[in-house]
Amino acid sequence: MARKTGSHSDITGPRVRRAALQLFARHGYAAVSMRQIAAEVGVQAGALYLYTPDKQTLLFDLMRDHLQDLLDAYGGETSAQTPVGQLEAFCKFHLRYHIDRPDEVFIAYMELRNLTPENFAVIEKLRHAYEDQLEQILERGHKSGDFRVPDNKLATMAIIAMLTGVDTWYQEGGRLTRERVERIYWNMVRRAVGA
Amino acid sequence: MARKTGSHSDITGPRVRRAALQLFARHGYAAVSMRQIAAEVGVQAGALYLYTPDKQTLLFDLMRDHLQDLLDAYGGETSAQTPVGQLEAFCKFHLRYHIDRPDEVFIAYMELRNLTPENFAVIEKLRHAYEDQLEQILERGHKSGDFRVPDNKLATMAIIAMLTGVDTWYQEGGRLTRERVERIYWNMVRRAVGA
DNA sequence: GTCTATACCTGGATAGAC
DNA sequence: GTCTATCCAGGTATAGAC
Repeated sequence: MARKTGSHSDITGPRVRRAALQLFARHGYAAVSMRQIAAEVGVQAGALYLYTPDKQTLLFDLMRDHLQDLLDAYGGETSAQTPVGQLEAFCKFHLRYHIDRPDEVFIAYMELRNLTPENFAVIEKLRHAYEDQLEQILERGHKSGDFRVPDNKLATMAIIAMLTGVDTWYQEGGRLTRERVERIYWNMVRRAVGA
Repeated sequence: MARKTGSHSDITGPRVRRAALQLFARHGYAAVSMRQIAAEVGVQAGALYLYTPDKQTLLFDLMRDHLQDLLDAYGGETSAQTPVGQLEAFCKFHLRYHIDRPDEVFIAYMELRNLTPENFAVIEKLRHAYEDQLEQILERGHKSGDFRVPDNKLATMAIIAMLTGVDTWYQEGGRLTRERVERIYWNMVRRAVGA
């Protein structure tokens, strides 16, 4: 992407998205004004429209990029052979990824209702693709006899909800280390599926 | 429905709260206008201020009433003697209660950031009081040797997140009956805590 | 108790100077 | 690329007629 000399767009663009991310996560999309975002970046409101056509697209891009990154990151990690190993890898990956990106996770879940129908459809497809990864692990474990779960779809939703909930309470440097958190959650999941 | 003249304050008040509940749940507090609420009720915007001093109080009352009802309803149900029985009762109560009130649950979780600091403190106290009920069950089961959980606080958050997640997917008349949903979740929780 | 009307503010977005 | 100025739609809340 060639730009004119003196252009700051390669710096300001990411800064706009970062400010929007933090403000949306803290106060909610509908409660945040373009003026607030501009103030956070240190530019005037009008300048934001050099980097996004409108506020809705700003939200959509944040959510889409987050979910795409999530899928890409998980895709690059699959190596375990057994269903139990794959489930353990999924759980620990999910926890790590979500602990590291609380703002992105929060927005991707909370702001679904503020998307236009077309944008919503795109995001839901990405979210579903990620959930399918877990469901397929559970199905493989079911067939192999490693897991004892009466309903794979319900278990998928239950496990993801349980793991994602880590963002509601975990604090870096708190009572529990990340490794301990990962191990405790994994043990609960492992037993929950009867492995 | 033809609206007659005369006093309706005893019926309009609840209708205002109900409309606000549904609209807040669907679109979010910040995205809903007093004019929309009024239109849903069938009155003019100005008339809303006969039933609430302002929009913030409307939100706060919805959240406080929901959490207070939750605590009261659970308090009236405790009868099981053993930790396992108490945990089963808690899980099934929680699922039933949350399946029946998806809008209230959604708001009580999603709109925390739109409360004033004073109101937030009140709501957080109520929420914490409910979480403590589960934590105490886990502690009793830990002492009695019925449960094998390495961290009661983490397990409390994990179980509540897992169960509350039912609202993100469950549909009345869908593939699974309520009884089946309750049983499957309960089995996952029971195994997760090593009972 | 509810209406109409309105005060007053802030929102998203654009135009044009520099 | 950013700023200032501005348009106009829509927000919360209030006043006063009925």
